Amino acid sequence: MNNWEIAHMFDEIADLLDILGENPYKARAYRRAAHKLGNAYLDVEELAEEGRLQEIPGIGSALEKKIEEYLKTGELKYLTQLRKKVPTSLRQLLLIPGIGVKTIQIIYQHLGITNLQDLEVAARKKLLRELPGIGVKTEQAIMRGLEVHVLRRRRMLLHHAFAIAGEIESHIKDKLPGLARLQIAGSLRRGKETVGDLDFIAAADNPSPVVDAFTTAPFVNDVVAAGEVKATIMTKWGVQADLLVVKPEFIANALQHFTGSKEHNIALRGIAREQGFKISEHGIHCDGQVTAPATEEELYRQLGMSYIPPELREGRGEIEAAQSGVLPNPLEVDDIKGDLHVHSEWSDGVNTLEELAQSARERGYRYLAVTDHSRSLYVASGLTEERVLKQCKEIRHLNKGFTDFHLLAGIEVEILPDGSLDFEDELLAEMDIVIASVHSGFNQDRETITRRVISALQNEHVDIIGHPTGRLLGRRDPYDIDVDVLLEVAAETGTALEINASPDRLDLNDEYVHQGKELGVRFAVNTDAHDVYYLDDMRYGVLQARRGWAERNDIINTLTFEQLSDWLQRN
DNA sequence: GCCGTTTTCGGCCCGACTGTTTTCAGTCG
Repeated sequence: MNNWEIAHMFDEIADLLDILGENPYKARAYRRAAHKLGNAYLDVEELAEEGRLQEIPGIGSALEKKIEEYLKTGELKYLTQLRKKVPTSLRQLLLIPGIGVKTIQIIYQHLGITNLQDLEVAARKKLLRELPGIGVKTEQAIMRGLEVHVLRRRRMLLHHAFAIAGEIESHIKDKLPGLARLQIAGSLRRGKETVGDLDFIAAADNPSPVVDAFTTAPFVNDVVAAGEVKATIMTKWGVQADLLVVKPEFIANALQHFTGSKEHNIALRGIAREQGFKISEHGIHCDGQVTAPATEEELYRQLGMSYIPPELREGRGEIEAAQSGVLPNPLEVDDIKGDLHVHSEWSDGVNTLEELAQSARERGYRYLAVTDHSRSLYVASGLTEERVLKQCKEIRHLNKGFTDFHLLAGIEVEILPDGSLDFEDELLAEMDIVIASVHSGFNQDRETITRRVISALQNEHVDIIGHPTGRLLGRRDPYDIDVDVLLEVAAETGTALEINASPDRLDLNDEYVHQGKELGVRFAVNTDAHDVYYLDDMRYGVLQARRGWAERNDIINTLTFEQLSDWLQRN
């Protein structure tokens, strides 16, 4: 976990450099390095020991020295110095949409504002509009930005939550090799798109060593509460974690209880009461007798229903479905036969076509669609028509070398603000697969942007709509598209909608997937990977698909290559 | 601060949009 600590510090350095008005490229270098380190697929400590830190792109000699300094001393002098020059709390203001470093400099210099609370007070007092370069509209935009920010804060993205939970889990298991069971519960176990805090359930006859291991771990910043069987800590990652220790015979009940959701549990308790039971984390009570099912499967069976996977426990009708035995058989990671949305070095990805094919084959995939950006997306080095055709040719050539695997020549074509596509139909007809996506003009009104995406859906060459609502979790709201209409038209045209597996997106979200499935919409679970490491994000997409009750038959990339080819021809 | 090179400096994704201006700065993606 040194990766993240260093990544956090580099991010802080970058922000402070920006606020101080230093060379923006220097700040960008720190930010890039932080991003690279944050991806958890590297271990800085290991690389440092081997003297290979500079092999990480974005780490040069200066940053290598800083990483080594931190690993050795636990401190970064450079950051300490920066913190003396400018209040680090100013960084908070960067989180407000509409505020950048220049605005921060102005309000800091003129009003001495250093945090969100002071900013809000100043905005309410209408002091901001008096500052140079800021008018009434900007002041109002800042007010709105503050409201949005409050709603968003303090929830983790799934990959962060899994990584931190894994860290905590392995620490306790290392400390207590005899521990019968330790399991993640809560919203993380349900695969919710963002996670507030982490819940752990442990099974042990003697709870105190488990609680001790938890509360005295090196990552604990603060012990919020600690009793005989329960504890709450604040970690140094700024994430709260709860632990409950139960007797081994009650593990299934405890796990069920603390997995939630609240709505699911309330409904479940209602059912139990109707049947003369009372359920809690301490077993099933009936006529003064307490029974403890050994597994969750048995628990649900005792309540007269089939097992409900955690991802479905949201109080959205799963209990009724489980009682009448019509619960879906949710999609599994192993059902996925290929990824239909990845980028190569031809646009803004980092890998060659060969590397992509190799990585896909290592994951047991039967096919992989290379879908680089189209020409209008300059920022991502979108491909010109000539480049697209050249790439197609190269892909066709590579395919000759495979017997049990296929690269599909695809494109992620821009849906332009007027609803037209970035390439002519003649070119799109050449492609094996076409994803159409929105990457610009997010602020169009509901009618305009809905019409815009619908016209892409209706293009006969478009197979999939990429990240259909355009949201970035915690950073950007979805554009104002009418998803109900989108789902209806997708069902009509047979165009698939993407379930983008990137933990930043998870777009479409679970509820829309559920809604679409009812209408007969097909989906594609894709990673949108720009680097082969991110092909592993597939599991987050599968979680969301499961949460949307999607089964294998709802997902086009569970098809065999031959079936997929048929589907692409027909649609 | 990184990195590649017409190789030890000079560029670093570039254009749209908005608001505050009066010709441009700031923010965003």
